[in-house]
Amino acid sequence: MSVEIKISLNNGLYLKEPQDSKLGRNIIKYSIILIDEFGFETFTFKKLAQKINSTEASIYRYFENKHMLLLFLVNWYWEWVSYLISINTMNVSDPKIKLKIIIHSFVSAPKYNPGVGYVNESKLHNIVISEGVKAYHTKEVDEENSKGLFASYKSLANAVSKVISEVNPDFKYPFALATNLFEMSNNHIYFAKHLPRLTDISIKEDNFDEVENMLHYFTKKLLL
Amino acid sequence: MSVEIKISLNNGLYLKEPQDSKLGRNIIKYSIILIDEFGFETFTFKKLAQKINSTEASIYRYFENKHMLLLFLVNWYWEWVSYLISINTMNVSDPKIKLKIIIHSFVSAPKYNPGVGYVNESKLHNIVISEGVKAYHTKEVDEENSKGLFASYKSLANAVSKVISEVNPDFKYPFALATNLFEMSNNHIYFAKHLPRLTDISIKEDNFDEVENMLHYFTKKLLL
DNA sequence: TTAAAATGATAGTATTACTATCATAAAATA
DNA sequence: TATTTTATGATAGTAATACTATCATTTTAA
Repeated sequence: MSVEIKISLNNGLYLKEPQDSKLGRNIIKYSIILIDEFGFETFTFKKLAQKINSTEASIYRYFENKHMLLLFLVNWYWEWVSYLISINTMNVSDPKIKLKIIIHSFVSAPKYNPGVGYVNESKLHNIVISEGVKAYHTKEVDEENSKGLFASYKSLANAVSKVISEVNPDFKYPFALATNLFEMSNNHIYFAKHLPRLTDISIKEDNFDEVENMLHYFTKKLLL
Repeated sequence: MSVEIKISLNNGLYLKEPQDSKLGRNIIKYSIILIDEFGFETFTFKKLAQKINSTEASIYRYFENKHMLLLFLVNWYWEWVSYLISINTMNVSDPKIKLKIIIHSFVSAPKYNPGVGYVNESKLHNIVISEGVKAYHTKEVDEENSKGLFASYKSLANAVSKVISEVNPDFKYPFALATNLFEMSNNHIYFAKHLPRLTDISIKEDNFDEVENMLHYFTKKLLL
């Protein structure tokens, strides 16, 4: 018996809930695989349709366009990290340990597979690292924001900021630090892989320990 | 008598140096205006050609595609910030003051117009904030990096990291902090404008003082 | 003054990002 | 089980995008 986790997301992200049908789950599964392999720019609904033996028209019944699909995937990731944090900090009272768990979740979320068969968490993590920022760097950001399409990121930032304030109630920028920890963990994994002169850390064989250590070092200095 | 500054960039960024001809400078000038106004995704060479009474074909003689044009603009910005930092820290010996000047340059670079008529620095700053990350989040990043197309960012990061190490030689991540200060200043201006729940600061009438104060607060805690 | 280089004008192609319509298959319900 | 609703597939079509090619004209340099 397996417990199926279904992450529920703002319904403005899709036209039809993709997690409720085989085709929808295939769209999620293979879009992750294709975007990870070829990048978001060269990814098209036509290629995805071919991959899953469906048609463009069918995919358009689920997502308005590929940007919305990316936003869906990124939101899924944000929700999933939030979920991991909440279950892993549930019985922890020391906020410093909570923050350690949070940082570990930012960096190593893909290791904890919640058993959602149609999501390859490791590839999704790669997408968030490589393409994630494109989800909110658009001219439609204000309109989409007003529809709640970034609620998952905000609620994640909010949860983390609370822990930061628990560690040090006098720290003046808990939200900024929360988002910065998330962005830094993604950015510096990317830099280490592609633009190593922009960072101090290195990554060998998908071992992200150095990123984690760096974030601990930063938070310790900032919050003590 | 005006001193014309020409910022020289890696020649892999363009097919023909745009700063050396009227048409080239028009391409730079009006691409900045159009990308700022409509965003990078909806920006096309056709629209730009119409705007400057030229043709798509002519623009393609200068830039391989719109991605290269964006990369050119972002490199121009990186070089310009480096230039501002170098002249403004020239006679400063205290590294702490140097770092203050650096942070001020990251946040308020558009205020110091070096007199390049075809570049609206304020709009270019907006582009770097809103679209800049797209310049290096592509599948071609490794290939482009090997051609030196990110050299300006690396050299900026390198210069800043040196000052960081001067302030505190024991700080373990000078490069990461250097890039993070730059990314944070752009990110949090963007957040304050579009996703305010992701940050603590606010911006009224293009006054970026709060961003600057935040970065000072962070660096002080990190480097003391 | 002539040759070379830059730009303009025009046309054309493959791909992208959709939308529309109708047929068929699968699922829900009576 | 029959029927009706819903989901998907098949196909076609359109406007825009991202180019490339060719030739004419203008501008600049030798």
